[in-house]
Amino acid sequence: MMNNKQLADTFTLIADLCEIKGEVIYVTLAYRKASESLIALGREASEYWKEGALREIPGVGKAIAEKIDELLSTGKLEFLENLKKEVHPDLAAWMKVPSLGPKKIAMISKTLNITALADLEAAAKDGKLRSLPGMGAKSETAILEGIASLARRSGRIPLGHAYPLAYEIIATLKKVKGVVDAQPAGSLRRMRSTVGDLDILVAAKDSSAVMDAFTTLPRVSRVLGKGETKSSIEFSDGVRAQVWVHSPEKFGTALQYATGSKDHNVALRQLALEKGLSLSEHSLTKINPAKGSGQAAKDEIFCATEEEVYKILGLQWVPPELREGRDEVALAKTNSLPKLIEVKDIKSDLQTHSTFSDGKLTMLEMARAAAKRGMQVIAFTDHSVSLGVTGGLSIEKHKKQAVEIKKIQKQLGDEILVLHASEVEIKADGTLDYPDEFLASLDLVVASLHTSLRQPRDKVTQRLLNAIRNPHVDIIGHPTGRLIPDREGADLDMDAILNAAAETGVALEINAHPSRLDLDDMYVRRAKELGILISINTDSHSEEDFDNLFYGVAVARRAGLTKNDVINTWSTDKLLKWLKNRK
DNA sequence: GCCGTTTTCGGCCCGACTGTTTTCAGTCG
Repeated sequence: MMNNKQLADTFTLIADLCEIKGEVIYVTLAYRKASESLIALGREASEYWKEGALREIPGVGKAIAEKIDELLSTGKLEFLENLKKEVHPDLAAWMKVPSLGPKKIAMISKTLNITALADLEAAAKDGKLRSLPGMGAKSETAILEGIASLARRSGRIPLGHAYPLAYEIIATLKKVKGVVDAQPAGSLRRMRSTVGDLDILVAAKDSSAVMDAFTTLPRVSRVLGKGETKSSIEFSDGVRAQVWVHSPEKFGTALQYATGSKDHNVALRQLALEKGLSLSEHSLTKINPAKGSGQAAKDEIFCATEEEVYKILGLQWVPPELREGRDEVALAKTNSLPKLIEVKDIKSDLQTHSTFSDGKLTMLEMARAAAKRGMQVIAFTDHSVSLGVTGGLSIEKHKKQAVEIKKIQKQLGDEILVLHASEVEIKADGTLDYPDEFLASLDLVVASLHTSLRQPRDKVTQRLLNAIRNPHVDIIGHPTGRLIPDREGADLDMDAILNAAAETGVALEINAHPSRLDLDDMYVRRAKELGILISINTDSHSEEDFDNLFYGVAVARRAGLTKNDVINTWSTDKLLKWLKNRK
């Protein structure tokens, strides 16, 4: 049975081949849209399929629904097999080469009669491309460099890498004379867990000094483009960044535009058109000016802030994390956007590690670090016995930990409340690492998967279901076990997981570590619909790790969560009462 | 190929930058 990723990859392939074939562009766009939609779906398409509801998926109409049906029923698609006879499927790989698009690919492949990427590289090296129509020596070099950069770049950049780097660049640009403001934009500002490149927007009257500073940043290996309003660079590690410079009075429309997403911007433009306005990164322009005035007076409205842009369109300002073109524009119209959770709402950290297992600091040091950051409760969830590499705790060692907690609680007084907890391993056979009687004695139990993540779907799902249904388990830690960017999560039946969590009242974690950010926001969104409680924890192993909290909060915000949806915002009394009632 | 409180047909964002050209096509976001 194909999963959403496999279906999405199939439609991306169709889109690439269609585009190279020269199909009407909107056909291509429709396949891409369907592919993106499948990736962002909080449920498996196969569940929709079983319900006969495929067309409820955004961007899936009659034709694509039939193709999904064929793929899920037979694992094959005749349409695609026929398409591959017209356009060689190897050409799809060429689409990933920067500077190469469908037109040039079709022309080069046809003229030289080659389809393998290696043959393209060889042709470029032999100087066979420069004489082709519309091509020159520079295009040939660009293709060679593009192929080389493909090897360097391994896909999207983790937010945990992109975010600090972007703010480093912003700090440099803010020092340039004449710069009024500099802000992140794009998927970085929307806080997606991975970003394609770094987008930065600068407000300044004159752009040349900014562009000079930007293209000469440390570790820049190539300048991909340098213009008056836009420049882009590639760093030596393959990460790309681009900067736009707009004058301060246009900063609002420019930041709105550069933040996206594409779908959100399309919705905004459509709304603008309904109001007789054309929205661009420069301004809101009145179209169809009053008849009778003789000449078409061009009325331009400039917005220095984003708030003005949304206000003119009759909308609430939409927090960037919600700008994915889902329901946010409709909600903003009626002033009913959720009041999103903020970092300052978080009062407890319910997954942390100390020197009792693999943490770097003692419990006392960790508790003080958490208290310093405004936490009122910290739970020590040191690893359980079977996770040997982390120094997982035997029950004997837990007894020592309990004594130690009593001792440090006296030292800490009411600075912070320390809970004796465990991150208990969900073992490969689906049992938990400690007997129920022991789990019952702990203040809080987080159950997590760390091993045998590649088991077949049924098996790994069943393991998680066992943990969810164990009455002593309070929170499921990093539910899918994914690691960004290296490891996909376990192949879980998320519908079954979410339904079981809704039934039993167990909380699901958003692990705030930027290499996890697990659950992903699309599942968190679905969890909220089902009334499932969420717990945002840092999984700290050191003092700096506590500062990752905002990444986890960002995931919650992207899912539209308010503080009421997250147990870490609760008062200590409420949290303790909830834990007690779960026993 | 999708989609619809102005539509079941006729739209679908559009501007910046580059390279190869002498006014524009292709790529990108």
